[in-house]
Amino acid sequence: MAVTMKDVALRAGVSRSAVSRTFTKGASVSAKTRAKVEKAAAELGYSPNALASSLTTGRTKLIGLVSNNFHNPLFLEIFDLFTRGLQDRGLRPLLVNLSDETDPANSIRMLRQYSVDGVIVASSTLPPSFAEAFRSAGIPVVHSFGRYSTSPHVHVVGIDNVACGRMAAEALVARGYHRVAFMGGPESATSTQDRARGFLEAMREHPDIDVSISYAAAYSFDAGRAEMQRLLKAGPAQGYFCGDDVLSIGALSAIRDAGLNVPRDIGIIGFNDMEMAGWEYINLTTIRQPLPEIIDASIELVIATIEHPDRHPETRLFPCRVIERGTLPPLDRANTPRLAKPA
Amino acid sequence: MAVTMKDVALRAGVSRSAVSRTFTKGASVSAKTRAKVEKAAAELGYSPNALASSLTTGRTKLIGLVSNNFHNPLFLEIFDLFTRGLQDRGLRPLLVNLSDETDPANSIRMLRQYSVDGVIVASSTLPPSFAEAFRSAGIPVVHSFGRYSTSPHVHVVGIDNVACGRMAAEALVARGYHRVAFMGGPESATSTQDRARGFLEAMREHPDIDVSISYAAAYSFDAGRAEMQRLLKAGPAQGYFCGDDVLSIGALSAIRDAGLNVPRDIGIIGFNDMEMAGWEYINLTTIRQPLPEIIDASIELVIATIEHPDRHPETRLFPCRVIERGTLPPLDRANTPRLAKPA
DNA sequence: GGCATTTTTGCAACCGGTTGCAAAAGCGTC
DNA sequence: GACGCTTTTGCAACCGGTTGCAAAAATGCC
Repeated sequence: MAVTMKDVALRAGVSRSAVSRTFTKGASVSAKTRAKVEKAAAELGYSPNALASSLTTGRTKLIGLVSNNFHNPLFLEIFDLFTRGLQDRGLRPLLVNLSDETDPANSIRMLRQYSVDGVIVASSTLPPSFAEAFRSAGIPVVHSFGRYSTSPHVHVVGIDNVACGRMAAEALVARGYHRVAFMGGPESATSTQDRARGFLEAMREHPDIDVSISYAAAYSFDAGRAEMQRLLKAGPAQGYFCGDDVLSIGALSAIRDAGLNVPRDIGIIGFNDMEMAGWEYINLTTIRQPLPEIIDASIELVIATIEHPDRHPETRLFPCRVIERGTLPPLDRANTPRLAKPA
Repeated sequence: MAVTMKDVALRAGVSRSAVSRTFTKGASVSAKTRAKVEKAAAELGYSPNALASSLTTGRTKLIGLVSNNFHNPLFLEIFDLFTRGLQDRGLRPLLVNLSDETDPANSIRMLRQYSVDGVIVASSTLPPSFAEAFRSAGIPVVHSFGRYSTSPHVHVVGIDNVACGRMAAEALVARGYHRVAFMGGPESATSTQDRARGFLEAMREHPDIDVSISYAAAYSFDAGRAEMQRLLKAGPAQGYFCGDDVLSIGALSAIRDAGLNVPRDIGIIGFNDMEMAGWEYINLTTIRQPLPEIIDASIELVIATIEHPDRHPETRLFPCRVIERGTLPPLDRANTPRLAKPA
């Protein structure tokens, strides 16, 4: 069915090696034979079989892209950037959806069977051990959006969640609130743990401010809404740091339903700055992760590791920044107001 | 580096064929040798190279998943369903992002080089010719969310957009509006054309109702918002059918910014019922496409075509239905109210 | 033109599997 | 134990490429 090297060689009147060489850049072919081969190839509509060549070269140009986040709209942006970035570098993403409870070992075996050159694990909720399993299997891997570790066993690219927690705390402090809170995602997510830690750390410098923490059941709208409804009943804080934009939007929904105004009655700062956060309709003050940089670095790092497999595990963290929008009161720099403590 | 069949054969004291056979179901191996091989394989951590075997079997179990919609949150749900559905059937999605203006011919060549068993084109905006190019290249293909055609050259799975346009029209008529409009996505998208057609067709039966049509520049929040702002200035209709949920949310944002109330002043019915549409915060009345069914059918169809390449091109359309929420006035079935015409 | 040197070319072996075929082994029966 | 039949096994060729090596062709120089 498909046209192979042999057909082209026959038609061009050269050996199969010659055909192989005209399609391998840097190989030694005379201009004359190259022309003959290219003509024959064009006439037959030949294009080399990447899989067959991978057998001898040991490279498939396949990159496993593993994620368990198929419900957070941010990940559509992430997939967009990853697929484009990989394509631009001549690599092909083999997508693995870990969202149902498929055995992780399964996907590792699968990706090995397909001889992927490397793997990118894109998730802030998977444990470090998951990415490490690839490394033990001898597959170059980088964990994007993973947790920073001082003795990493695996490349990590992402952000400093502790610093972000601090940053959020400071944004709330700057509003003069005397009662603030962190509303995290599931407590088991490392990203949530770190943000909580940074938040508390920063608040320790403001002992006069009341701090509390609670966790939503998932990084989802419903979970955020439910958790905020619970908080509203219990008596809410003045300013919330929500561990994710979707969570924030859920919280906003609960707050408005309760007849309260954001940011007048309650202020919210979210996390991620997904596209939707910028919609005028939502207009969420939030903390932006520099996705393009993180993803570019992830790809570069996995490529570098493919080339030098013994490269030391490395952590690359990118700075985040607050995006001021409408869910926190405007910041008057000349005069950071301090709300009066209640009587 | 990697452990191959030969290593296992050596260790188990059998031939390479024996190893191959124990990993090929339905092959003839005695229980005794199978046990020996499995033991050796386990000890060495062997798993067969899928790519090498594809050379002789002609099957890679790779499915090209091609899309150009990496900005509409609906597609995250779609990718989730596709990847899970493919994985469940032992197939692997090779993701292709067509969103930048990469030459389509390029991705066809690429997918051929990787010998994908089949291709699924998931897009409502790509022209039919794109999917057809795969078919001419001899690659089984189905176009999901594609346009229905009476003489299809390619399998299409999706919805009847004309019928949906009609359905939306009827939903607006039922509210007793005397001035309605369709606000589509880009006029070049076949889905928009069809929805517009169905909408107009249905409205032809209500000559007393004013109908107008306009198009947003893209299927995006900003485009929907901008277009609605324009309409508001020009004097808006009472009820709008927006060709997509994201567009609808953009429109909602413009309407609220103008100080108007939905659904009291203006009613909106969207399209797609993406997850977000159900958020209380948004609460969009919309038309739901049965995504799981469409995606299941797409996968089944591509598998069937791989098995019988000469299968006739087929169209499978699934019924949509209106999801009543808060952006159209409630429907009082006993007494469909008819607003008084203006003086 | 002759010679040494460089470039190009084809042969053949290999990558990691599968599979048709014939020989070998196993089995049941007399 | 011999016989016929079925099952299991290994050999060898093949899938579609790549690549080291030595022979062949081209090139440069005198």
